[in-house]
Amino acid sequence: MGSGKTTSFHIALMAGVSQATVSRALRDSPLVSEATREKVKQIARDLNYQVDRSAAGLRSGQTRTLATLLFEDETATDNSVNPYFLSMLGHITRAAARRDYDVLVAFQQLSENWHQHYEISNRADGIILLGYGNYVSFEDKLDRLRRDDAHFVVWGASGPGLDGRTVGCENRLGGEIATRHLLSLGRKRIAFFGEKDERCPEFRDRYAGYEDALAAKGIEVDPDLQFDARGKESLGAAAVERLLASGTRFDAIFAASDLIAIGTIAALREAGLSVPGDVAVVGYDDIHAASCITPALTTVRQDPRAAAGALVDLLLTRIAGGKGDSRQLPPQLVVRNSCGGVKI
Amino acid sequence: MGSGKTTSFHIALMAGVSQATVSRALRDSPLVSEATREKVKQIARDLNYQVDRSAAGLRSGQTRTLATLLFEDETATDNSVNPYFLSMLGHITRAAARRDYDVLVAFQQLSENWHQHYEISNRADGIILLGYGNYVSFEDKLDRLRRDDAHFVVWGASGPGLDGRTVGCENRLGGEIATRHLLSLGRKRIAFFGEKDERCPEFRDRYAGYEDALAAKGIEVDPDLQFDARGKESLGAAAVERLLASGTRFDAIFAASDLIAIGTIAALREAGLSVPGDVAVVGYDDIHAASCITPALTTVRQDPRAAAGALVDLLLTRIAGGKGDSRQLPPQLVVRNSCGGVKI
DNA sequence: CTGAAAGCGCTTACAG
DNA sequence: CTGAAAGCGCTTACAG
Repeated sequence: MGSGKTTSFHIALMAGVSQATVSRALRDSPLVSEATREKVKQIARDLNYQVDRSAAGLRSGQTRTLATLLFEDETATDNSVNPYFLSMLGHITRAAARRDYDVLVAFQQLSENWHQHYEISNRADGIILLGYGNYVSFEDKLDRLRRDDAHFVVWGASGPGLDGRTVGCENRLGGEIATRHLLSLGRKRIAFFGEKDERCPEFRDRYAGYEDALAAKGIEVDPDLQFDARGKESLGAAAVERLLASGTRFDAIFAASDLIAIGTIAALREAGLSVPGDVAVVGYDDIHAASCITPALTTVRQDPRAAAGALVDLLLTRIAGGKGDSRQLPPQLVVRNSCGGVKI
Repeated sequence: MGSGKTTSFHIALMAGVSQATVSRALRDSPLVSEATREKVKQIARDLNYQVDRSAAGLRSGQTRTLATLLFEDETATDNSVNPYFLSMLGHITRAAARRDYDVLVAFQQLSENWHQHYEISNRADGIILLGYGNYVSFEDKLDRLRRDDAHFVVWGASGPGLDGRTVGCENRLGGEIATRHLLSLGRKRIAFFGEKDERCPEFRDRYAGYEDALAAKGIEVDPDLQFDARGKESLGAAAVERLLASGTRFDAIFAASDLIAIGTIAALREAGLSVPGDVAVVGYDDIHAASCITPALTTVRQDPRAAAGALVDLLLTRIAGGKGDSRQLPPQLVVRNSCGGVKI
């Protein structure tokens, strides 16, 4: 093109039409005749032309970009993000790409001022929040996003003020399924590793499902069998130590996440206990590592592909001005070797 | 602001300066007096103003965005990406954020036409390629990027036409370190799991290091001990089967990646062999799962934080018009339990 | 150090 | 179905 980059004006000149028609043809506007459209597109291809997104974004006010924010615990020394969210990120980019959206990604800490970084600056049309399950800590930020009329959706339990903004798993049902599985294998003294208060609504719901399953069997819930743990291996291991030190009898552990379960199994074996011989362990999420460890982890799967698709769809609905409905995806038990009693 | 969004004109009006001065002040131009700058910034803060990136991008031709492309094997049924790249992605976003760049991410398949998607369309100022180690397959695409004068850098071994574009690990040294470790523990019949041809330059270099270490001990390389495997667990397991079926004697395995090593260990145990008792196993990468499995995997660490920082720096150098130098980061042996002979 | 003006490359009323 | 014109909100010569 001699000087400078190829623009829609160059295409227009070559096609013998106006620049506006080029713009319309390239976007498949029904206002353009089939013949014109084809001619324009062919020339664009030949010239290796691509619409300038900055220009299009400025004029239209749309970026066709979604921002995905992954929460990162600032206390974590190793900058580790739950692998489940990482895999979801992959599915989000694919779901977005199918709808012709790009994905901007950032790992954010609680202290940072992300709440206005994206939409106000016209970097993205909407935001997906991953790992922001603890609504109590994020209340201010979420409030701010709402006041700024930002388009955003959240992965996690539904919560106050989040109607039509959440996609999650039926955590209570998931907790019940996991516990029922352990009970069906004859385990009676099932410990729960995970916090169960408002700060972790997903864990709280899984605990409620745990209670449901026990109640259905007429087994009383023993509060001494619940041990706090957040989503890290080391905290699963720490919970094992506390459980062992407490002297409480147990023959199974329901870990509220796979990461906790993995740390739990390692600590149990370190303590000379066999899994599943002495203790059966079930996790939650079905991260990749779950199938790699020995014994392979029986867990409750939250399909990340479906989750990502639902999040993207819900966000696009909101961007389009719709209301959208929150969704709870069905959990699914994946039976492997960590609970015993099963031939594969 | 009554109608519409807040723009630099609103700020200018309130500050009693021209819009151009607002633009300069917000970008910390030295052309603006300290006093004016502070006044403008304060008003911008009060009004919750953010520069419109589309407008800035259109005028300046810079997006201050980097695209990270992760290669995804289309033969993979589970859309899985090597966790090592995922963790690197996190570090890339952090390194970019520190330099005030956003990161666009996409999981791309070989067949897709990504080579012109990003820069020509003004979506990003440069591209980071992750998982494109097999330069043979990507030659055409890389050629195309070069012809389009795209700014891009690659994680992997240096290769023809990639001077000043690669950041990688000293793979040969890493292979030597891993092998030397096994030798120092008395292992003599060390199998290598990984392809060793041009198509996998990183694995090839690790194999060369393996040969170096054996040669230094005066041990002849036995070609019967090399088994092809790509970066997936199942292929590590498949290599174990072939090794066992071959009847070749062995007491250790150097797996060219952690994923291969994890599949290898699982298959060995399935076959009734103990790790490290019967067979010592060493991996490569130090992914998160390496420390979670039993026995914990001894491996060669490639620091993802350093790698990400080097990739971003190199890319920004190129974007700024500089040449930049390719870099090889030092590998580091991480000793855990999968090779035995070590008290921790 | 500051301002008036041009212009980046599109999309979108508006008119036909 | 098509075109001429306006304008999105900035950054950047240019002039002072």
